[in-house]
Amino acid sequence: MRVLKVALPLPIEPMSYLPPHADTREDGALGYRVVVPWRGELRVGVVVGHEEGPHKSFALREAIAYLDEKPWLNPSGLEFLTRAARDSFCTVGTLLNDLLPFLEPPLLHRVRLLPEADPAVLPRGLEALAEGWQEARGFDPKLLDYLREGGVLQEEVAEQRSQQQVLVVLREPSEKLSEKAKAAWYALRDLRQLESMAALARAAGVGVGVVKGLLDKGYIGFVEVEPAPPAVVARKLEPLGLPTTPVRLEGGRLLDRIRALATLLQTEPALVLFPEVSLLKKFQPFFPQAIVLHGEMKAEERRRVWAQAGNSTGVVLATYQGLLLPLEWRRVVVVEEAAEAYKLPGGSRAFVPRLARLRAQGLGVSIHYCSSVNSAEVWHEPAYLLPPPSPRLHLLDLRQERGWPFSGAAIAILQQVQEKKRQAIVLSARRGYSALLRCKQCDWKAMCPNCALPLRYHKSGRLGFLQCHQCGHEQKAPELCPSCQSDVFDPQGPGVEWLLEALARHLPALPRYRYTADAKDDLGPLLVGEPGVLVGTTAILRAPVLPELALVLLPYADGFVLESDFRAAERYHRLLWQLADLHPHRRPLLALQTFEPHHPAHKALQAADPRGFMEVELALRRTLGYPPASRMVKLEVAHPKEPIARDAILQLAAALKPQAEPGELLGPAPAPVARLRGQYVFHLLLKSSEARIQTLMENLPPVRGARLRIDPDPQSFVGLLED
DNA sequence: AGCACGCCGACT
DNA sequence: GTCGGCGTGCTC
Repeated sequence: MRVLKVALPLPIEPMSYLPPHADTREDGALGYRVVVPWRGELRVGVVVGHEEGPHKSFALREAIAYLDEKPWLNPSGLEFLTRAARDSFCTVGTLLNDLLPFLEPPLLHRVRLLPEADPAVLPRGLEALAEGWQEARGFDPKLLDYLREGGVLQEEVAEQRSQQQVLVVLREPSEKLSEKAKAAWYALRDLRQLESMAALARAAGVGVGVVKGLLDKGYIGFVEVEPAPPAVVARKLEPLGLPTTPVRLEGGRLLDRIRALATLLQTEPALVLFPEVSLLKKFQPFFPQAIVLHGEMKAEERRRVWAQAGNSTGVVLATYQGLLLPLEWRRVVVVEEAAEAYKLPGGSRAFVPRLARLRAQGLGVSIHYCSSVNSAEVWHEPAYLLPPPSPRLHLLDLRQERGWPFSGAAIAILQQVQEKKRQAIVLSARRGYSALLRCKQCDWKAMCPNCALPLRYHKSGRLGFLQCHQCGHEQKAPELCPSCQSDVFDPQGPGVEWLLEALARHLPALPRYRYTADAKDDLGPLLVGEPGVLVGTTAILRAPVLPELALVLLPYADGFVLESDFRAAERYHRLLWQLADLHPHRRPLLALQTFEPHHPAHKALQAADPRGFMEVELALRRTLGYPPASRMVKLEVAHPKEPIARDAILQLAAALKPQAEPGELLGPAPAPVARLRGQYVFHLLLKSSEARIQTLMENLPPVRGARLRIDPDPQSFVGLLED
């Protein structure tokens, strides 16, 4: 007898089930979505394999029904899922849950007592099941499961689709109808369709009763329609000749890269992956025929796209959620493969470009990377380099300039922007007023009670409030220093609010706009070209283009370079190039206030060439044995009690130490943020060749007492830049 | 003894 | 992820 292995979107390995009672699938149902009983309720999973059985020591339960006519995952997708879970050191269920958050639809579920069963078996409350089919909702799920296990419950499940209902005319009006009824009928015919009876009554100027009459007599009626996807305004592209089919498409302006990509994709079915929806949308108009899948779409819409994608032979533009689509692509492309947004926030913590490489390998096809500046990981691949835009860089040395947070020189440049009626962007790494609030007398700092982090100061009202941007803790700012009773405070690390305040003081006539992830002003006037300054965090990278952009100013550029992170310089370097490419064809002045004017990233921009920076960076990584010269895995242990967390990490380190070769084990040490949301966090790093990492991870001892999280290929060691 | 809490394993 | 069992330790 065949037994199904069913992967559920839960952090567990696939479970065994007997096939559904009425199993008619010849293909063994591999890859199908299936509804199974799970802890008394129903869950939806995917058949990922079979085993011959049952040789289990326990009674297997029977799956209830398949959901689709076609497999949800194809063989290459299934194989990828298994391999990728192993590669990420997580269960298949964890990765399934992360990659397909829309897998489970709402279900229509009907139940009745098996006709030949004795109604006497029905427990109290379920007597109605003897009478015929009933909606399962409303019955106690535990009692239903009792009947299910007893084999006397008959069930029907189907995916619930909220198909849009519209009112249309169904048959010609009869002469006998009233004038008002006829008027309503013709009104509906002319309008083709309406969403409700009330809408037709309004449109025809009749009472709802008249419309109801037409409906009852069958002259008009509701029909279901597929909701239409939003229209995309297609844009034309000048083709661009590619000499070869390079792995990397790097440099140039965004439009150049899109042209190069379009050339690369001309004939082939391909998957193009994006780190975030805003970037996908910039590409979409140039690929109007493409299938699109991303998290801003409703779950139901994504399921519809999924079900219909099987017949496609074209381009798919997607975020990570498209990786498992059941298509046989001939190319996989990762756009901006170094973006931190590719790090999945869920249980797997997988890094999407790595998953994409596995997917391409499984399909036996080539992978490509298309970025303004490619990541260190792919730098050795053959590239097609588009001529980089020559950035106009202006460094303001904070060791010499006067004025804070705006130096006199910065104000002078902003003044020019104002006089020429142009637009400027001012970028900060912090969204509140300041990164911290310090007592000027005694050096006391406002700290978060749950995290080892200073509280961010937000200035609103008379005193303002303090907020932790990690755990959300909020409190009022103190009037007096709790330590020395002084009333003089010193905010440090200028945030968006502070910069806005300073601009109001220096250039009161220049209109100011705020743009952060949580506070977006209406940019209407700027978008039609009116002068002004847009102040915000890196969320601005996702904002619409400012047509008259003449200046991008970073009052404290060093604030974007996070310490204790070996990727900090690479990230900063990439940020600067992205800022230089904020406008599709202009070259705004990039002005940086910095204590480190000789930072290698600055040199690269001055030379209008990212290669020098990357070569130095790669040499450094090689010397230290850091990625891409090695693979890295972070093991993180957390517990509310510090000694327990410390003990757990020490045990883990002790178990790994004898197996590790010199240089493979870094730490253990307190995490850069040693306490987060009330948990003490310790970590250690494994860094070695692919094969050695696999060996070390296979022999990982269980961690007792504290929570262990595995971060494969960690991208950042501190909280990310805020936006 | 009675109960609250936190750890740990099971879930098919 | 979520639930329930069980042991620890605190309180009545």
